[in-house]
Amino acid sequence: MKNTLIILLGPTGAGKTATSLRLAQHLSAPIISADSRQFYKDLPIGTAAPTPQQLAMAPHYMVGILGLEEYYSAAMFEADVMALLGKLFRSQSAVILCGGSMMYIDAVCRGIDDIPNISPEIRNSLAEQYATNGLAPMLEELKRLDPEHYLKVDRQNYRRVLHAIEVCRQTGRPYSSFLTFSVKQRPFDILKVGLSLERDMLYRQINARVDGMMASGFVEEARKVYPHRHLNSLNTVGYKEMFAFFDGSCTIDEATDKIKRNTRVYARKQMTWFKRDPNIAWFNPSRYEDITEYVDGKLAAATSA
RNA sequence: GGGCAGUUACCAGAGUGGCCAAAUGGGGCUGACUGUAACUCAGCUGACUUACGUCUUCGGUGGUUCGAAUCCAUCACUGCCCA
Repeated sequence: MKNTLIILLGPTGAGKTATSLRLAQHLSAPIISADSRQFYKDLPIGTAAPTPQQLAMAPHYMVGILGLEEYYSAAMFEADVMALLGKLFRSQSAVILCGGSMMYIDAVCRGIDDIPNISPEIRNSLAEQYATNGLAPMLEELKRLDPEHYLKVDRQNYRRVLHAIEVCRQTGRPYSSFLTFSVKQRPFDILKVGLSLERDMLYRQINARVDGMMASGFVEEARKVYPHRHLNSLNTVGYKEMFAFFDGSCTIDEATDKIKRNTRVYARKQMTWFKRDPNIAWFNPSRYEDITEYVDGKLAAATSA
């Protein structure tokens, strides 16, 4: 009998949390979050993290485990989740991975190449150089250090360019030499369940959710973390717009509208990513029975196999 | 009632005789993305067309001109100021 990791994914606002709880209770399965912002413990409202009541309904992992200043990455997520699954599958045959962070999900499902973490010194000095000199010298450096990757990268995307350079600088090897794109075999089955909605319905839910956040103290939450605004963990939809409001550059209503809009944009980007994955079985979250029927069927097949 | 300013694509807003289907920003759409990824980046966004291109636009109407979003007249509407 083979263990199964059920991946519950979909755009933000589609209803993953509610569905995950029902499914977890139905299967007596624990839930691992695959939401790269719900990992941070100081952002419960803005990231729509499961509430204490919801957390009590099933064992949860990876929710609220990080301080805002902590570094984390898709590769670390892969390692952490694989270790966690090793333990959980001793007593469970099904575990739910629930979230919308595309790259993190892929890191668990397919693996991610082994690239050393970048030291803060190298990262910071590179960021400084970029800030003062711009992208052009960076591209020159990349061309020199890793001509192969230079041809492939999106040269207008400074994040990608900088990351390649920092790997080169730190390791003394071309960034591209680390990339194999090989797909790791997992010792368990993976079942991808996607939640999707008609677009206008999804947009309505997103708007309602943002209004709900505002009503439940999001302004206070954002204000508390405002002093740390430069942290990557706060380079996040919702907080960014609030910070602009705190700066006085817009009204609270404008900030709220902007949050709604940017959340919708994020949801679209998630769908763009998910769409190219043919292994996702898509469901409307309102048809919960279809989901359990599908999952139960697959689990039964895995058990008898 | 008088004076001034204005009316441009979904919105805001440039353009003031040909290089204008019309800058730029926002919004919308599509997409890329193997490590800070809720990040970052790209393309498209009047209509028809695969495309070359063709056609219809810059408040309405009528003019001037080889040629108008751009000049003139007039009408309508909007804003500000004076009564």
